Amino acid sequence: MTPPKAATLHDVAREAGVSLITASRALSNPGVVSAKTIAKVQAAVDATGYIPNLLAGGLKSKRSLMVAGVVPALAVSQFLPTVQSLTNELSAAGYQLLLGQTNYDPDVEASVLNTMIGRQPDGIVITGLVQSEAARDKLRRSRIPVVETWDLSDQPIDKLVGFSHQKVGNALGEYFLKKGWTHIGIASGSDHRARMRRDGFIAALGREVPTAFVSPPSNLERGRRALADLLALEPRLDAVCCSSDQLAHGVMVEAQARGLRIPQDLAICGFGNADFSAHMVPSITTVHVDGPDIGRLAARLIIDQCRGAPIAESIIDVGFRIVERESTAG
Amino acid sequence: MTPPKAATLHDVAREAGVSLITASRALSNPGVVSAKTIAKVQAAVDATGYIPNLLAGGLKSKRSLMVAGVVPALAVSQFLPTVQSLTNELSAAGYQLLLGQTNYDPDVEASVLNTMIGRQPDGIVITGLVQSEAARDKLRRSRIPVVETWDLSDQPIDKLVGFSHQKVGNALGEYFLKKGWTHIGIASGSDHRARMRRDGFIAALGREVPTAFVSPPSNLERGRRALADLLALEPRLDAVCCSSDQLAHGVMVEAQARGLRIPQDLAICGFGNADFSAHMVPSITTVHVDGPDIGRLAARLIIDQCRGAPIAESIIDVGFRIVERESTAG
DNA sequence: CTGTTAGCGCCTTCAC
DNA sequence: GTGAAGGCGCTAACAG
Repeated sequence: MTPPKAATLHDVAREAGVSLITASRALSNPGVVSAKTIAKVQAAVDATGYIPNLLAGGLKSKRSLMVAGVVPALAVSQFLPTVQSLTNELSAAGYQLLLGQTNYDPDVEASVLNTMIGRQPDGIVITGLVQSEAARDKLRRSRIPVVETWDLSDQPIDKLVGFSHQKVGNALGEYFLKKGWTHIGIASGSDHRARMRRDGFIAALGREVPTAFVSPPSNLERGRRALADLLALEPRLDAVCCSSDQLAHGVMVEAQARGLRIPQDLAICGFGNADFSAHMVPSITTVHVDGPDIGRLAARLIIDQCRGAPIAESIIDVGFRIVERESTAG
Repeated sequence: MTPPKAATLHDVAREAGVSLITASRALSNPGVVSAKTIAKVQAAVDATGYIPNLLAGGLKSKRSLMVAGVVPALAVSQFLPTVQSLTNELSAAGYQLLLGQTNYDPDVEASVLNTMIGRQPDGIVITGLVQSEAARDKLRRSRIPVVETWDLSDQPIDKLVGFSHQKVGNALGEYFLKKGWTHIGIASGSDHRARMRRDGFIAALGREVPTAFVSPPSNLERGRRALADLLALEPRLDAVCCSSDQLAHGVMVEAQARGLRIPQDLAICGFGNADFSAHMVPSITTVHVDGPDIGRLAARLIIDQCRGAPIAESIIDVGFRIVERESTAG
């Protein structure tokens, strides 16, 4: 009963008694075909179980209806809302997401991007700025719309949706200064963006700060360990700035396990405004960034360009804001 | 300086002074080409910045080197390790992952699968069992290898890597019985798999259990709310079985906020063995499932089939195990 | 509104 | 070991 081969547009056209191109138009450009013909073609599609071969269509039309998305690692929960909204936004416009992971390795990143380009996506969305000059050059020469995200630069490859990690660090540093804590520590991821925030923080404070660096993934366990390390460096520690809410959570658990009161004995601040942070006891002060919006804007930039719509601005700073909660209150 | 058009294999062949097909073979089947020719072609590739068009290759060769992955929602952290290892495993074998989200909607699922089939992936990996019979039929007729995951069935569409949620529920029910708790509650996601676990749990207990259903996403906030609801139903509550560690975390926070001691006043059990669960205070009892392994096995099933390797078994039960920790100890 | 023609860029099949 | 045709399935471009 199952047909030996999948139906092609050719079969549909024959079944409907029209030419190949008419069948094609009935499906992908119904405006220019008579209603009666469309009905015939539609009936033939149902009868044959036809599913269009998007590979072939893409080859000819130069529109693959795919967008490549590249993240360091999917498990970096920070980027998840961005990828999720990116996928949904693309999907609504008929695009599919091709996913790549770099595992924070520049060589892997270059090779992933290379393969991605070969698939002729209609756009490429990258988390962070592409580091290697060779890869940047290849991307530019590919003429594929590129959106770098979650960071800021005056010289993106093409377009950019992000914010300044330096400024986040500055803002946090000033906040910590204002609070008057005297023995501050940092629990920081080892990736480029976390280091940028740390640099900004230190610049605002105007002095070095004891730091526990954490290799990815930043999670609760490593947060606990980071606080242990910081307390070994500085027993009088009274505030910790963490590069993610997951780390902050770990610092909080470790602090409570040691009988420290939060924020009286130890103030804690995170980054990313994870879904749990507002609902912990005590709730966690953090930096809010609109992840879903980054994904949405990146999708729009690409879709608009593909449709020939004018692009208002190609560098979008979505900003950020410090959300003060109980873990640093008072 | 930038070339007006991307280089094609044609350009490479001309540059290298060989025929088109020789250039093609030098790149994709070097075994049958002389070393000298390969070197010439390689030089031409570097000179032109050639990147193979995988769309065109896939059209002719019937191997797109893409695998489709379908999840309910990316933010369901349960599946993340699976998707991450799936992506890495595929990537190592030269495959790319095409991502789709169903948002737990059967209609969206059907339409996403349809589009996926149209892209001619070499395999499709789906989280959960495909519900709609129409979609199952289309998948079968597409002749694309399909792997359903994170569930069990004797009649998968094609292949399957998962475990029995019914049995997880049974095992948890028996564990709760053995512990002798008398006023048990359930905080459960509303999705199909969470309901299956709940059914198994109730079957093992042999009586109905007060339940707070939680619509997706299951997170800390909804866990807190779930405990509040359960306590309203049953003030003498002494144990809660949760359908995820995120919910369990929320139940724990809410319990502690109400001055309940864990596990003395309230025992808590989760599901999924999230990365934080082992390191909380108290640590959270949970059910461990090897998510990365599911992704790895699914990738292997597809890659092996594509390479014509014999498939040992097409239904793999990866099992599970209850991990007892402090939140139910004593 | 519909049809004919000519490829998209590459790989399979066959020859040499 | 290398090369010359032909076509994968579809859609732009131009006719009618």
